[in-house]
Amino acid sequence: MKEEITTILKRNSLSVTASREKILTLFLGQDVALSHSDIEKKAGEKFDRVTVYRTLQTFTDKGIIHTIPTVDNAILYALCKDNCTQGHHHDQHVHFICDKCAQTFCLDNVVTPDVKLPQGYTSQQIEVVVKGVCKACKK
Amino acid sequence: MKEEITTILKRNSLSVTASREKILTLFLGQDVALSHSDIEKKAGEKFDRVTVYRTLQTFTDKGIIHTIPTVDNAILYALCKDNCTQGHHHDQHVHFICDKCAQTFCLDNVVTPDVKLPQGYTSQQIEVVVKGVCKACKK
DNA sequence: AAATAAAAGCAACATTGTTGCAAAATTTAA
DNA sequence: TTAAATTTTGCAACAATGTTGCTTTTATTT
Ligand SMILES: [Mn+2]
Ligand SMILES: [Mn+2]
Ligand SMILES: [Zn+2]
Ligand SMILES: [Zn+2]
Repeated sequence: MKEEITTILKRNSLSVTASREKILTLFLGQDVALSHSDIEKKAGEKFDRVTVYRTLQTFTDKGIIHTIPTVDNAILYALCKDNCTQGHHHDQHVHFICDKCAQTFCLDNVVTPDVKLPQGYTSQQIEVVVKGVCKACKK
Repeated sequence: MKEEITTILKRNSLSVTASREKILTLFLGQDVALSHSDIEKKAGEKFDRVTVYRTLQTFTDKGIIHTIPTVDNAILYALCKDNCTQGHHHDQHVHFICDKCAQTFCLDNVVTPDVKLPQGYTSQQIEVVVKGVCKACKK
């Protein structure tokens, strides 16, 4: 895993630092989206809050992670699984928020549906967030 | 308009106060979504910030307005046009954010598309936010 | 008009996010 | 391998946003 992380960072011409390794480990270790405060907690007191902000910004810029909109004013971040690059994300997948466990998942295989807009509107990007009960919680 | 506002408030068993009238006026006066800070600015220095927070919360609870998720950590609020009620919103419409004018619109006539989820997931609510160029900006 | 109920304002505080700059760590070049 | 150059980090100070308890004011009911 350590190797994978180095590869990702190098590929994006980022220096390999402790905080970047740690934060990337968190994302690779599970498949749910994380908020800034999740990361701040899980990364422990090892890193400054500012560093976390800057790291998430850098990763987003580089296309290593992407953001997920929520109604409750908390940006979520998740790993990009497609080959997103600097300034060019193409995660056209649906996101799912579970009402029971409150976790957010990338449904990488569920492609964003098309939307028929009224005359005059041009679509550039479509975000779809579904709320409901996830697979694990349904049982 | 003043009359309409009173009707709305009474219907929701809310007392008619200056701040509620003012904030509701802002929503009725145009068809774009407003952020908390938009409202704070437009409502002027007349009201305390806390009052604005509480009013938006109350209106949302009652189903007078609804929230719109955005990727940049700024909740937007817009009038409910359906007959939403306490604890029961049903604004199943698409939202549109214009990249040029940065305004957000409710596309009340564009119904949220269905999404086919993987086995085991249950959908309860679907949020669709489209980014692009709006009618006015296209010209 | 008085009593009751509800909302507003204020203060104090918590959380979240931003910026400039010096110190530390990483990368590059010698 | 070491020194220089570059990048990143941590710190401090600050700004913006959001929350809570309590008192005063305003609106509604009797
Ligand atoms: Mn995703
Ligand atoms: Mn809407
Ligand atoms: Zn769940
Ligand atoms: Zn526009």
